[in-house]
Amino acid sequence: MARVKKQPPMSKDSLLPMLAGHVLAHGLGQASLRPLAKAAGTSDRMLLYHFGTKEALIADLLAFLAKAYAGALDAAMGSERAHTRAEVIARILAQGSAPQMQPFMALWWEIVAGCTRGISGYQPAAQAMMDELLGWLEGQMPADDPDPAGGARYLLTLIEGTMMLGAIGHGDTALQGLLAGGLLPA
Amino acid sequence: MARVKKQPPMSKDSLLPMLAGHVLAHGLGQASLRPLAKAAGTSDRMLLYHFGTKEALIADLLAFLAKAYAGALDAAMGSERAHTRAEVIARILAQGSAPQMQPFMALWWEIVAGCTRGISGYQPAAQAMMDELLGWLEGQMPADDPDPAGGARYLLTLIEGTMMLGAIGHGDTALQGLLAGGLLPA
DNA sequence: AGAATCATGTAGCGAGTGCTACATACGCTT
DNA sequence: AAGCGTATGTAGCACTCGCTACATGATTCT
Repeated sequence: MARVKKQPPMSKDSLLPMLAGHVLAHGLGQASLRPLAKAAGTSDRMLLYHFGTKEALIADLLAFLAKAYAGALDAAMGSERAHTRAEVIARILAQGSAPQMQPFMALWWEIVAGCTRGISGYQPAAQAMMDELLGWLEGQMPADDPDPAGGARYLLTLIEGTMMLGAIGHGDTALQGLLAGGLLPA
Repeated sequence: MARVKKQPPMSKDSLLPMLAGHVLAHGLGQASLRPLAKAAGTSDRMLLYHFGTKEALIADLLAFLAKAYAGALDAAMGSERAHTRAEVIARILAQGSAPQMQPFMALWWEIVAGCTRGISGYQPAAQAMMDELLGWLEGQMPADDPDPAGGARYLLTLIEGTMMLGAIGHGDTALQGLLAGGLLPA
């Protein structure tokens, strides 16, 4: 008779990638146990068995996503430095508006919203992602930049403002602002 | 005998302020009909009677909040112009981080997140609020500014980036960036 | 072999969700 | 007075939510 296929026991580590995929596709707010379980090929019962609580699951998931984001940044990171601050901005905006980053951006704003509501686990994840991005930015600053650390923070602020304005359909406004600030080629 | 107090019939206009109060206090994501109704002194039944659908209620509510935000801006708007761009930023950051604006900021990021998820009614409200803020900024630009329109957009981008970084607990990073950009007094 | 632990399935609970059906007051027009 | 449209109360439906109780294979330890 046909033996039942013996699958290796699932674990947090094996579940998190699939959970992350579902959350990236469908959003954090609508993530409830049963759909998450279905996406991971299990039951809500098992998710709670492994993570203990939905809250803990989300916290673990956000931490995982932060690491995944860091990995994505590493992969997209060009090794050679830019020559001007405008070039740095152009690179990161191009990367941030790439189609494959879109789900990540959609998730990002939900994380920010969660931070302001004080939901546990959101702020550490958000800070980790921002630290990663800031680190990348510092590495990308032109070699002759007079103030790489401060400049990276300045650019980060502009970039995040641009992203937000883009998210609400005010992208043009941000680009005009960058232009007026001398950070885009006319 | 005691006559029953005859209250005037409720309407969208009389309900929206109370609904807005509840949403500002408790967030948009957790806003379900029964708590909303309780906050407005009615029943879920009546909310649906007046708004037709929860989705329509939220859309109306966001439009109302956009108008309320415009009113708050008008009220907080100093009539005299600033003298430098740094002064403009300082003013708006001071106003944006005031305690009474905090619930509004928390709501704001939920709205942004809703925009990226394409939920109907969010984007128009967000754009209306941003238009309002941009208009205020333009009016605040120094009289001798070489490019008030572009400058206002530049400052808006920086301000929103600063707000976002502040929301996730990276406020210092943004301030260092503004400093490096010459937009804060050293 | 027997016992204990791990991993998983089935079933359900109590609460909350948006929404609806039905009944019924009230005020207005005729 | 009769009828009618507006406004409101009560009750409920079908569903989803996070979570739990209970049972049972599978694995590992003694």
